[in-house]
Amino acid sequence: MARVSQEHLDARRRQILDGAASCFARNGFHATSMQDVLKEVDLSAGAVYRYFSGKEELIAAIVTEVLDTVRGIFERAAQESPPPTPDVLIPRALARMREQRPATLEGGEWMFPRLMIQVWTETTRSPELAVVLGDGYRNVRTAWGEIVESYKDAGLMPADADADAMARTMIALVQGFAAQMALFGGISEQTLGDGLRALMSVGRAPADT
Amino acid sequence: MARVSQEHLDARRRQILDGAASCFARNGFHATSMQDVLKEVDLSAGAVYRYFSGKEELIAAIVTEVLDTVRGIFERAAQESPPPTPDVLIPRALARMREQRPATLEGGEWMFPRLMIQVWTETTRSPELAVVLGDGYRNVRTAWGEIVESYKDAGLMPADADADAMARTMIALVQGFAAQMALFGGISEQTLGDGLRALMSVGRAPADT
DNA sequence: CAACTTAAAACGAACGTTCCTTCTTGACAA
DNA sequence: TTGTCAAGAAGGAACGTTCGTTTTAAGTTG
Repeated sequence: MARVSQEHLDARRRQILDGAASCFARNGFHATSMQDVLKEVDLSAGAVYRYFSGKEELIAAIVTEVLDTVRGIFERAAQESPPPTPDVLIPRALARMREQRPATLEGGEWMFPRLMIQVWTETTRSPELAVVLGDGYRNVRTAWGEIVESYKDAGLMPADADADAMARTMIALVQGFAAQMALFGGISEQTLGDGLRALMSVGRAPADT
Repeated sequence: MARVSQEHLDARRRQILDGAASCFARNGFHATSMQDVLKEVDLSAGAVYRYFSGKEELIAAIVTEVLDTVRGIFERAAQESPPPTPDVLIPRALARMREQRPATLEGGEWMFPRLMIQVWTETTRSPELAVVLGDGYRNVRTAWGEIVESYKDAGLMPADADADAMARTMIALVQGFAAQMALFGGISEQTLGDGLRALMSVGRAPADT
C-alpha cells in the first residue's frame, strides 16, 4: 500500500510496540529474538524495520514508554489535594497503573510489572536509559517529599522526620509490590493498603542503631 | 593437571561462578556471552565446560545461590528474639546482605542488588526457578507473619491487623530498596530506617476505600 | 502509473558448544 | 630421590546454528 494514511502508520507502530512488549514481558529484552517479535506481530522483517531502525530502538521505545507511565503515575499521585495518607496514596497509585496499562499475557499475568523489572535490568546496562530513569526518580523523590511535608503541616507526623527518606521508602514500596506482582502474581492493591495500615500502626521502639 | 585436589576443583568452580556473577550483574544473563565469561575468568571454553554443562547451568547455579542468600537473610532476621521493630529489622536485614555478599563491580557498585533484579527477570522465564523462588517466598511470608504476630503479643499493634499483608509489605520494602540500590546506588540502610520510622509515625486517616 | 509498503530470502557476524590437542599433575617403580 | 607414565585438566580452533539486519522483488493503494 502506498501513501497510506497516518492513522495506519500509527496503528502499525503501536501494533509492533504492543507485540514487542508482550514478547519482552514474557522473555526479557535479550532472550527475545527479532523473529519472536515478527511472529508475535505477524509482520515481516521489512515491515518492522520500516518503523524501527533495529532492536535497540525498539527496546528503547518500550523502556521510555514504561518509564513515562510510571513517572506519570507517581506525579499524578503527588498532585492529589489534599494528599491521602500513604496507605491510600500508594495502593491508589498501583491501581492507576493497572487502569492505565491493563494488558495481560496469555496466562492472565499482568504485563506491566513484568515490563518494569525488565526495564530496571536494562537501565543498568544503558547509561542513556539510566539518565532518564535517574531524572524521573529525582523528580518523583522531590514531589513525594513535598507530600510528606504536607503531612507534617497537617500535624499527621512529627516535623523532624526525614521527608526525603520517607519519600524514598514509599517509592520502594511501590517498586517492591511491583516486583511481587511480577514474580508471584495474584496480589491486590488491597493487600498493600492493609499491610501499610498495619505497618503504620506499629508503636515505635526506641532507636537502637 | 591430573587428579587435582578437591580444593582446586572447588576453587575453580568458585572462580567461574564469581566471574560469571560479575558479568551477569553488569550485563544481565542473556546479554552476556559465554566468551565474556571466559574472558572475565581468564579460562578457556574447555575448562569452563568441564565444570558446567552450559550457560543454562551456570545461570541456574548463580540464581539459586542468590535466592539461597536472600532466603537465609530473611529467615535469620525472623529468628531474632525478641524481634526488633520493622524500622530496625529491615535495615538490619539489608546490612547483613552487604556483609554476606560485599562484592562490588569495578565502578564500586554493589553487585548483589543488581544480581537480585536479574534473578527476578530470570525467574519469570523459567518455571523451575519460579518454583524455587515461590517456595522461598512462601516460607519467608509465614516466618515474617509470625514476627508480626509477636508484635501483636507485645502490644505494639492492634490484634486485628492483617499480619500476612504486613509481612508482604515488609518484604516489598526490602525488594524495593534492593531495586533502588541496584538502579541508583549510594543509598544506605540508614535511609531506609529513617524513612520507615517516619512512615510509622504517620497518624492513620480513616480508611476510605 | 507512481509511490511506497510489505514479504521473503539471504547475508555476515556472533553465538553456545564440541572436539581434539597440549600441558600439568600425582602415583609409582627403581 | 628421581624418572616415567597414565589420567585428566586446560587450551583453542572449528562447528553448526541462530542472531539482527539488509536486499530484492512483489504487491497495493491513492
